[in-house]
Amino acid sequence: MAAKVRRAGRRADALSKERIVEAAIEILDRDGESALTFRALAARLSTGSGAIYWHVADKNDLLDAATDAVISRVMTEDVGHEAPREAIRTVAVGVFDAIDAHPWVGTQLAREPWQPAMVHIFEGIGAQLQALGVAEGAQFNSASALVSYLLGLAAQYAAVMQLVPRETDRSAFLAAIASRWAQHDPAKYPFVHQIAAQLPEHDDREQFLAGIDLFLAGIDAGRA
Amino acid sequence: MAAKVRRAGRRADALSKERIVEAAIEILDRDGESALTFRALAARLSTGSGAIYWHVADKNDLLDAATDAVISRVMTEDVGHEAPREAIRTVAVGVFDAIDAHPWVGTQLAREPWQPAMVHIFEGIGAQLQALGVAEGAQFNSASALVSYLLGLAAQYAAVMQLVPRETDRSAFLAAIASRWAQHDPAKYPFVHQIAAQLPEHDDREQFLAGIDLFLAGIDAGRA
DNA sequence: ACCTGAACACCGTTCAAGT
DNA sequence: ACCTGAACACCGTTCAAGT
Repeated sequence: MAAKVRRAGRRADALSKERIVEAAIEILDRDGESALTFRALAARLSTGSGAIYWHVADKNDLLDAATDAVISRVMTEDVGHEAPREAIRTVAVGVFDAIDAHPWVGTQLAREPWQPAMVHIFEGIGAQLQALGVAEGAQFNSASALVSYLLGLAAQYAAVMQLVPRETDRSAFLAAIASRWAQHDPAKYPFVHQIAAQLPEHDDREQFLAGIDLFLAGIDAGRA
Repeated sequence: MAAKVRRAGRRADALSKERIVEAAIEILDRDGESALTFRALAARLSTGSGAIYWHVADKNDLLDAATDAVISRVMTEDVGHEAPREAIRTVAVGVFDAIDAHPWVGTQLAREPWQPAMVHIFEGIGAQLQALGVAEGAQFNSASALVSYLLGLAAQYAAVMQLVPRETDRSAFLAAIASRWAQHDPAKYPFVHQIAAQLPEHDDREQFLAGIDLFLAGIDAGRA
């Protein structure tokens, strides 16, 4: 844990926070959250496990940096040419797709709301709310609600993805949950019964966008 | 890990899943998520750490059971006499307050969307959406959106609570985040700057309800 | 300044052995 | 049937020692 001074003439394969974060992302993507250990990371970088601590404060710092690397890439997409409503959907879908590609990002975003990646998400959503003409006093609440929704679904989606990575396993897994939910007393849990039937074949992405639209409709209603 | 057969004549202080879960909740509430270890639990119950595995499959099973115990208590509140809109707010606030009292519940709900506690939440929200007259085809999407929002905010709130338990520390903590957010370039992050100012003194519970109302307004708009 | 790798203080989980 | 507690296979993190 020390500030790193950058200088010219370093070896090409020298350790750096960027190289560590990059390696961490590869491990997380290929083998999941539980596979990211300092030992595995050190082995992959052909170094000692203690060396990593020179560039990274601790595991949390590493996960924050990895999450920020993924999210800031998404948030550099230019949405300036789109209408605010479409731009919000684009930003939201961008985050959704990033979590689809990197499930661990969903877990991490929900776990640390104050991390750097959140700044990008808040700015991306908030700027469009301003463009949409939401009253200044309502902007914080609206942005917060949208971001909470985004993260809540992200965390749940990531949790399922983490257990069953492939598309085919996924619907089988959801079918298993559905049949467990369907075992509850239909008299006491009529609604759970009803959605259990729809659970295995529902489209997550479509449902996600439906939620965004519900929000936008609510915001619209507030302005009228 | 075995089915437990209940019989009469057991000693009053005999181990049971209920007693284990109760002790786990007490540890989680008093000392936080990281304090719940099988060793600490065994010490508190004056038993061996291995004994717990006779009643509980693993740590995940224990956390699911603890979460379900807290949530099912909230969900037994009778909202039958309230109008659907008020009933939804009551249910949502009930979950919010439960997480306020037991921050670890927020973390756990977001981490395992298929756990038993979610069945109660879905039923509580869904039943009221039906009463509200939401079209059957839209009920799953609407309930899912509301639950996602609920869990997203819950996870974030729990994350902050977990770090700074007391009310006074909390606003100091938020002020620290706000000042970090305010250090970003105002030209590139105007919205983040704006909400940073509001962050320390905003009321989480009020903001939470504002988000629920946004949803309800969106649902209303969809029915018109 | 940066890297090494053994050592420390933990974990969850298992399992032979007890009652 | 239920409980004990040592043992196993891990963790994140530290730190004296190297270059």
